[in-house]
Amino acid sequence: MLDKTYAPESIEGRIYAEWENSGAFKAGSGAEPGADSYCIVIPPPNVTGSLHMGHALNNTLQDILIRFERMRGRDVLWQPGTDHAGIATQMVVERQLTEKQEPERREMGRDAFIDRVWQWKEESGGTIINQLKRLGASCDWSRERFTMDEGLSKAVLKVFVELYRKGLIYKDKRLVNWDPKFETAISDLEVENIEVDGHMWHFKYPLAGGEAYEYVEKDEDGNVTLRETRDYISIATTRPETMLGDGAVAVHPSDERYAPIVGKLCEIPVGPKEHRRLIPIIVDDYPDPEFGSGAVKITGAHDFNDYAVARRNNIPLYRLMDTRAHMRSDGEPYAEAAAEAMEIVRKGGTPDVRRVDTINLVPDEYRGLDRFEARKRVIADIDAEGLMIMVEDKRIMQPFGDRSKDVIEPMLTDQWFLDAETMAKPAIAAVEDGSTVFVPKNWEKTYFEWMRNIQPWCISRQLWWGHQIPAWYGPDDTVFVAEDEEAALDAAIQHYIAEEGPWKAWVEEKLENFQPGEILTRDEDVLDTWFSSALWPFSTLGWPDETPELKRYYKTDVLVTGFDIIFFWVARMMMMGLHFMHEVPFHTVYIHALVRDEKGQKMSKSKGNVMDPLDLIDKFGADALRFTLTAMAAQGRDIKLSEQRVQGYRNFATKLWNACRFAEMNECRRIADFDPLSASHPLNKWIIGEVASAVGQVTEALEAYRFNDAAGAVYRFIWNTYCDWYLELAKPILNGADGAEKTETRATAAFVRDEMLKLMHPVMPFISEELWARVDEGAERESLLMHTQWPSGGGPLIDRAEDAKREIDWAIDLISTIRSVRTELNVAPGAKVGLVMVKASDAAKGAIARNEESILRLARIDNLEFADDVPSGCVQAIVGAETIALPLAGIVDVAAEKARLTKERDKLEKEAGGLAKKLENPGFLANAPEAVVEEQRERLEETRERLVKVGEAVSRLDALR
RNA sequence: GGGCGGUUAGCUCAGCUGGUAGAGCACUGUGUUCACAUCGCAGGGGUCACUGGUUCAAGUCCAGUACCGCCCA
Repeated sequence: MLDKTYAPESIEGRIYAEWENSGAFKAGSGAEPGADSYCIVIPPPNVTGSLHMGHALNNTLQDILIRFERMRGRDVLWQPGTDHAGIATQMVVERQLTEKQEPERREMGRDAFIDRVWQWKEESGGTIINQLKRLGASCDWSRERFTMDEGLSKAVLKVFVELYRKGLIYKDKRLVNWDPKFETAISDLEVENIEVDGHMWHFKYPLAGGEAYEYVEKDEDGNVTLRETRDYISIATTRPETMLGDGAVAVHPSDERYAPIVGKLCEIPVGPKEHRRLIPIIVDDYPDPEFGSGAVKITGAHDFNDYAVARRNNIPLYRLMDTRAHMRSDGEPYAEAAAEAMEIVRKGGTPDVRRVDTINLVPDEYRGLDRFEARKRVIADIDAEGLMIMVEDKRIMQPFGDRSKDVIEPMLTDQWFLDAETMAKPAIAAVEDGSTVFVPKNWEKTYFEWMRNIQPWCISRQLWWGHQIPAWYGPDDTVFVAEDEEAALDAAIQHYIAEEGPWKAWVEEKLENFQPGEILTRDEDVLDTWFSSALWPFSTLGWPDETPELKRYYKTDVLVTGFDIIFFWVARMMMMGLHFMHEVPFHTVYIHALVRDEKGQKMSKSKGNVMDPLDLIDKFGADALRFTLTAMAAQGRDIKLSEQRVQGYRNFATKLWNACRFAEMNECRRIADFDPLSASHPLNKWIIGEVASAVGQVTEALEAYRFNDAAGAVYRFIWNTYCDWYLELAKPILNGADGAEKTETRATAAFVRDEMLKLMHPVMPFISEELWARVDEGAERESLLMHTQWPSGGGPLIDRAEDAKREIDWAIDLISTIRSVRTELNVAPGAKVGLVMVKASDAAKGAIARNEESILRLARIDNLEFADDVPSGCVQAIVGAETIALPLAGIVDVAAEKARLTKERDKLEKEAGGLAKKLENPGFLANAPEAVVEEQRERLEETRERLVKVGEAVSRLDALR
């Protein structure tokens, strides 16, 4: 016997263990012979991570699809795993070392440090996996993968080497986002641009040699508003410390104010007076004449916009900072560096990038300073010289590292890049031609937008934790890319020895008494974590080996993810999948909402508004959390989650539990070969038709990824149909004498209950599995619910129930109407009253005859009569086309009844008026489909009939007085 | 500045291909007759942001306005 309330905490762990131990999650488990495959690869969570609400939603939806398709007999694989999260993991372990006051990473050395990371991974890396299990995720854990696994690492090597050979990976010196805290490059996507309070400083850049010009400003109509003689150009900047690296000042070609001085030189107003650098004033389309002074300083090595301008105009790129974003202290003294820079300006042409990078233009007194300290000093020095025009307070967008929270510095460094533009082309085409579709479709725009403007992807990271780049450098820095050192060395030998060259002898000598590592040194950098994640849909299936799984499950079916990750996963998986597998990695990308707090704020630790899914699971059960997320997962909207909502669905679980308990108490046991088509009692025919139609709704909704509709259909059926009406209407039969009717009703109740549990299972797996096992005491189930065949529903059951539906719907209407009247007229809840059916139709008579006991019970009627007229002293109501009368004389408050009827009459009149008006409209009659016109006619007729009856009731009431 | 989305009951949200509005929670009244008070029954509550257009008919399509949010510069 089931307990009175459902206690999720007491069953979830046990049920999950049963599933797992029985191998129920394994690939292909429960599949029908010859079934098509269905595969989802989990978007790999960070190994350092713990389950947040976004994961809970993401994995609930995946689990629903997986369980649904598994029940439909498909050969299902949900491929789980984690990624190694380069920066995040390295950060965690480094912090640990500091806390334990152990030697830091560099002291410890690379190999020892990596050992420590692995140690950490073994100990704590399983956190999120265990949390996914608590959520109920039915992944094939026996196939769990990690991006640093041997197999996946092999895939990474192969991909890198192959793309390098095709020229799709290359090394270059380019401007990248530099994280000064972690001292590594990061990708655009790891940068958060945040608006902060800042300042805009306006400085004078004096013209070379004290030259002056007429500076004229005009208003929109061309009237002169300002005219003065200037010997400077006004430059505004939010980052004065970067002035030291300016290579030019740019103005828009159409800007008449500066036309007189274009081509001349101006002076950077900072640094020792005697070595002031002069830079050219150039024209470029980039400066916005409306913004600031209209003139922009160009610091190509520290700003992305400037970088583009500098490249277009051959402006040298002067790097000012070191890896920690301190002002450089290397190279020649400032006087010599400045002179060299001047020489470049004087000579013109394209300066050598590498040569320029060695020039340190930081004045001696600023060298080694932190960049923000340097800024203060620069401002103070310029101000002291009287060259500061003004400083304004301004909100500025500042880039921050999403992990380090440090201000990101655009920095000119040597990095490895992937030619994303080329790789993106097939990936764009695949979405254009529908090989992969987005659901909802509008996300395709975001995808296209990003893919069509894609930048080279910087794939190298200056970290230790990750896949070390398979590139080795020879004595002259020639690079050899190969899958291992041996192959690289072969290539190097070919290169240095097979052909005459300056290093031939040196290499030959080294080879004589060969010491590993003496000829080649390996690139120290590792690859971006996303590089390996991009291979996930095929590397987890065994690639580059030709495994059966790879053949069977690639391409996978659907990727489920949040929109914020379209760039990270979707785009990159598409590029790599198409390139190496020649087929898209998935045919559908389902983009779900972001989970926010109840006020609509993005959840974040700093705001303190984080809701922990595990807390909610502890409190209400995993099923309740899952149902909540599912019910709210409408396409195209964010989820604002409130705890009350979860509580509501916990109550729903209890409701289901108790319905099953009731069925159990009434010995509703399933009958082995019960044929739903054989049911004969209208109530049973009706509920069988209803559940069949619920099956249809849920199936259709899940097929269309309309998760909220599926949840809604399940909810409505279980609560509002099965519990509220079927069980209530069935009670007299179940409590009545034994017989064919009772037997059939018991069997039907059990049958429908089982169908419900199946429908419920993808969304609420724990409670449904538990009930499935326990509800039919003594009768062993053939299989776990999760492996039970999804119900087929189907038309015949619905068609067959047509008459029964009409009848039961009417009976429900009758009961509801009587209940309403009773309440409105303040009839005591416990009191029983009489019911008179006036001029009852045969259908009504039959309906009552077949459901009499139920109707009397639920409407609290003690005496039923049939009559040709409304007896005096009766309150009258209309149910469908039938008139009913309740002999309430003496009980009834006449005024209240009058009010009730008047209200109803007003409502009906309004409705009839609207319908009549519509039907009088010739346009409507001419243009509307016939079925619609007919429907409106019928409605009008019905409404008028009811109106007549209500009118009669009112006059009867008046006569009563 | 570019792109996307939102504005429907007190709150959180549904409403697919146009036919005069729904759910959950909250609220009001009421009820413990043997599944369930994590419950039952009944009820109140919305000029579907605004303006214009298309249409016989618009919450639903189109354009514009206002406000809000997100992404990218």
